[in-house]
Amino acid sequence: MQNFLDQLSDAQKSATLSTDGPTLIIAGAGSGKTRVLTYRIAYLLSKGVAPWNILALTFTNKAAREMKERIAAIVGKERASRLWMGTFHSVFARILRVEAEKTGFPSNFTIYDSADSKSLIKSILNEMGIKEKEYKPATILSRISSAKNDLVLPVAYARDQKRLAADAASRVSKIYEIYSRYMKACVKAGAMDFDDLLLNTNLLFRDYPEVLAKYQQQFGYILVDEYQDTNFSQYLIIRKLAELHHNVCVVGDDAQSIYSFRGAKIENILNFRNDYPDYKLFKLEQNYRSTQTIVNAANSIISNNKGQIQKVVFSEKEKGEKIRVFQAYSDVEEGYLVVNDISAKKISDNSSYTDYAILYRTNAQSRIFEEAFRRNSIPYRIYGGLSFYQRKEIKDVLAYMRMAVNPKDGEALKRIINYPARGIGKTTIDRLEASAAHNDITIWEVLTHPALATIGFNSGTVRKLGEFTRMIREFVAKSPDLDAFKMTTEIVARSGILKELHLDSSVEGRTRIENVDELLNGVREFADERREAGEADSLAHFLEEVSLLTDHDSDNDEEVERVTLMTIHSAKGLEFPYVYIVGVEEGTFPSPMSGGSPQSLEEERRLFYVAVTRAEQSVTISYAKSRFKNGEHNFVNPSRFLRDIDKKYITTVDTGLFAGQTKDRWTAPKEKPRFDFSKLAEEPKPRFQRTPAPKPRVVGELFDEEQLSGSDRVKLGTLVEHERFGRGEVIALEGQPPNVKAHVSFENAGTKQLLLKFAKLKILN
DNA sequence: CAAATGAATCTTTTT
DNA sequence: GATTCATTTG
Repeated sequence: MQNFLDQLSDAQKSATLSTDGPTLIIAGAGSGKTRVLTYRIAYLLSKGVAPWNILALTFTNKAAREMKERIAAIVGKERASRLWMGTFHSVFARILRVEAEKTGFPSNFTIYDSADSKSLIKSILNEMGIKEKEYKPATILSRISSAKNDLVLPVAYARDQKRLAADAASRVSKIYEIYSRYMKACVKAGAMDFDDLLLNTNLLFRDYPEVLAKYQQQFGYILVDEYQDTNFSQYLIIRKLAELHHNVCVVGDDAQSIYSFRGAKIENILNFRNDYPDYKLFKLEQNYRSTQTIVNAANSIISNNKGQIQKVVFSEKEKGEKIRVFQAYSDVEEGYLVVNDISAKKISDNSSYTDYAILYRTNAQSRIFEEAFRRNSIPYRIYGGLSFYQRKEIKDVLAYMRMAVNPKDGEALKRIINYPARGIGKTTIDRLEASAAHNDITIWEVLTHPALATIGFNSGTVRKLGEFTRMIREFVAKSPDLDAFKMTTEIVARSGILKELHLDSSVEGRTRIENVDELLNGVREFADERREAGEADSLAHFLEEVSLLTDHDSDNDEEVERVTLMTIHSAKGLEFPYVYIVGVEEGTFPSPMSGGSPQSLEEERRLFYVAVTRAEQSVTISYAKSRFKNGEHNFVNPSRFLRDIDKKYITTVDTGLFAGQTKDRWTAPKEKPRFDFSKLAEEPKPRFQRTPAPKPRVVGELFDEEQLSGSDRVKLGTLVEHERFGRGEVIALEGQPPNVKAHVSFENAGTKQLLLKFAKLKILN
């Protein structure tokens, strides 16, 4: 048990063994920080520290679980399981449930995800008579979130000149009132959103010093991973908890701070020295993950940023191959280039699909790769985007479960009051909501109020509402006694969800049923495990566990070899032998939404740094010259970040399928056209100059999609000319007047065969 | 009241 | 393209 320390380098070892006092570990990418954290905890345990005296906070459930497993391997499962280890949100949700009576929330409070939050904001806007067009729920939510993360409560918000000025500037000056109503509504519904979990923990510690003291004493050792991504709210929780013992160890890398949109303050890590002047600093600078080329290239990228902690990340691995840069003509071609390259490389390097990851800036980019993989019959797995728990059918079932546990949960109620359809329409719901708002109670309280019938619903509606209420009441009554699985089965059957799902025999309907089955299996597993461990197995406990899970946490089918597709954000902390960074274009990466300020540009650059440093052996970067976005094709330029990489580490691969044939047919004007007032009336100059296309020629055939595979497939026409390759491109049909065009999608580049989505065939003009 | 169709709008990243 | 909103129709 002691010799686990032999597996560490000198730098790692000293960081691991220095357990007492404030410790800052600056850990470069791939420097084995998880390893240090793991061994540090194992070492503490081996010194006799009780596991429940150790608080270890991570950013994802997956990171927590993996670390727990590693520790369990060293010190045994039993002791590892008693560690307080998890995400900020899950750990403090747990504490808030225990201390519920002091918080003004029930211990079975619901956790609202951002969809719930947005929906609640919508009803508040409605109530206030504000149009959604003027106040976009997403914007409001992000402002409220930012206030909460800075611990600015509604009252303080109303006095906060900076925030008010910012709101006034974007013409949303009523935000503080929405914020205030939103908080009240959450209390009424017995629900907290993600930020509330942290905010209420802070309030709890502020208002109940004895509670704070209890946890201060308990957590003799505190460890925080990814410290550069903590926000003020999280920072303050840590500072308070660490006040007594001062044994706080934070690990992070300022170069990988990529969550400022979530309120993360890079200053937290930079200011650690001010909070704990007696701190010890350790730097882990050797990268054990990547080749020298990758590390050096990454360094050359990040050196373009100004504010950062000085450190020299280096690698002693082999030099490795250069970063390859692919240029594709279109986004679709990019998909094929990358997918073809992966399948070729898999054979030449005798590697597994699990060794490959495609990383992109936005989730929307995954689609094109998904299609390319499907058509090449290559297994893949997409993380993020619509996670399992965000699918409609799953959210529906979960809403019933939430109602069974906490019927005051207004968002859950609105979701299911008429699903499956039971004749309760919009008008009825609006009236219920109005009555609830008028009497300052929840919809559930309106429904269960004896005077319900007197509001003026007709007898049919009253009966329907009564049936619904009775059903939920039954669930509520049964839920504490039955285990989660029995309860869920009952809900699915009794609510009519099962029946509703089986009505739809389409492919999508089939998947929905499968998804619900999967959920049921999950609940069964949960209940079984809990029962075996002699722990609580009710629905309330299942929800508690599940409401903070993300897609990353449900990868149960590890046995299948798959290529991984995810955003760069979700790739943080992970590593892959072969990494493809795609869509490296202006307008995509850096994201235009980031506003272009120097700070946000630096953050985008750090994101690029994170992407490159995920790779062990090879990095491939690709960009397309045209991309389909927001319903239209656009010509785009390579990202400025490509110029940030020192040229000696990259090599441009001219591997375009149509190299020399279709490339560079569109060129931007050489000079910026000078603004000429005399030409105001004239047509604006085209932004791109077109080189005449080669003469029309047959490049493919069009088939009805349904019959594509059969021998009797119907030929619909011949594709004679394309303006560009890409999905939804506009083509001319042979034998038709030139203004008759059709949408097609690009099927198989190799044989130049094109698939026409017949259903989508539209004659333009 | 519900389903179906059509038009309009919007698009980062996530616990 | 995808989702949401508004209108029409049964």
